[in-house]
Amino acid sequence: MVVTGTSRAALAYLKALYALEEESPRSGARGRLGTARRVTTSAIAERLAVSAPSATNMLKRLAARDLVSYEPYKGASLTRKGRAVALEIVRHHRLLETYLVEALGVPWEEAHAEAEALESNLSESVEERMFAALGRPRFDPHGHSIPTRNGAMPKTSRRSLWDVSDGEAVLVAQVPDSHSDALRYLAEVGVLPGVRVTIESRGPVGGPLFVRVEDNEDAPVALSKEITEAIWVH
Amino acid sequence: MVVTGTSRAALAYLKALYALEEESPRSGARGRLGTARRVTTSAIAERLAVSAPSATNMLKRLAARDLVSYEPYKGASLTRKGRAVALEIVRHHRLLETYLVEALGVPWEEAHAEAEALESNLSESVEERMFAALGRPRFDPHGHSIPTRNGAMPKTSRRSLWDVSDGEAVLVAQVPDSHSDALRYLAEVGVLPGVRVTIESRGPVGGPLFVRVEDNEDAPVALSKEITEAIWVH
DNA sequence: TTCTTGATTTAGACAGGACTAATACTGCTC
DNA sequence: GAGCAGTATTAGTCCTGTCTAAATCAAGAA
Repeated sequence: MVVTGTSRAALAYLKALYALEEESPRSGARGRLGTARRVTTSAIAERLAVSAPSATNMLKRLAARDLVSYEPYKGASLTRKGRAVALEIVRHHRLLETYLVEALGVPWEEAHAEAEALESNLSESVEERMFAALGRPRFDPHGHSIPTRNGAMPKTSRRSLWDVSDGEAVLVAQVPDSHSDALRYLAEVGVLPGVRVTIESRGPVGGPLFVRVEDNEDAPVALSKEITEAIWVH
Repeated sequence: MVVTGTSRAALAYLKALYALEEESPRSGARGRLGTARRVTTSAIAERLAVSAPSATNMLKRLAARDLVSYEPYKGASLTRKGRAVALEIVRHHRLLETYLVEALGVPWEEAHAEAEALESNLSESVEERMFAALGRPRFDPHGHSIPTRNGAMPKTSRRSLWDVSDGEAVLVAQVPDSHSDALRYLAEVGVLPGVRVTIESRGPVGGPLFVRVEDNEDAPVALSKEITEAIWVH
């Protein structure tokens, strides 16, 4: 496995970097066409709940190992090698989440934290067995796609629920995996991957979205801007 | 969980200490009746493949946290608190081994290493789910008993196969969990927990034991002194 | 009782990671 | 182009854990 010899802490940085690169096109306009999007030191520090100097320090070390490309004051991005490692651990994480939920009945909203604890010590061999036991799943319980073992990451929709217009019906593709409170709520009101929802109306600027869930005759559910921005649909 | 706040490395020391205390009555004659058996620094160092100074260093720190009682030049032993932590991680380990073998089909001889990688990050909640999924097992695949969640460790037979006299038939209680080569061999010849075996004869002093396995018409299998000392029977 | 030897411990370093305080850079504003 | 605000980096510490080399202890041999 590519991951061997990389510490838990280093893996956390690579994973955070991967996630932030994935998210970045949402805020910055450009950054497509293969241009590696640079992630700022502070974004990483914040994501990992670590001080900025700690992040600088680790980025330099990861750069020395050719896992990230880092230029002082200009942020960092994953190298090809770093991306491979990150994808391996993302695969571990999502497969574990799926396994925990499907095979062991761990609640949806706890799966992320449990998987995070175990992911860095999962061997390829056990991973492969879980993968097989689950029937070679392509998505985790939150609808995120699971990278293949050779590091290919299926493309997914990037349209957020927030951007859907009133009256339009869409299919929920994925919801965030952390934020257990939000997840608990989503599970309660039935906003899950694969479910069809319709935007009923929206509150004043930045206000909540009122969403009708298919097969549910109750009143539409109110979802905040934050959460709907993190829900992707198609 | 008791374990929280204890690093992976520290847990390894506690586990090793626990194992060595369990083994010690075999070589030293006394040490029963609640007398805490002291384990030497070098025994721990050797077990963990670490230098003696490293062991001294860690023992002192564990002593400062009241997990072991340590007296310079006199060795160390687990305190009540340290034993509780050790038992928790032994439970994690054995439950994981069982789960990996039973639920995921991991080969017998690989289970130990895989479980070791995962044990220190297993939450109580996931552990409990595995325990339930397995039907609340009392023994791991190598026949070691699994401590209860509140830290009770069922007593087991301590008679080794090496000490059985010629012609006597005994039931294999447990085999070692590491040493994958030996385990592979034992699985091959059918010397597994729960199997009845008979000592057929033994080689010259310290030589191999020839053992007949029940329901097996083949020639008796030869087992070295080392391995038969580590197999417990009743 | 003294000596020798082998096990232990002390001393001193080092690598990984993280923190705070102080300094330097970047980019935007005027 | 100069000044400023905010972001990043350097400096200097600390804590874990590990190592090697050097000093020390404990116990059996003489």
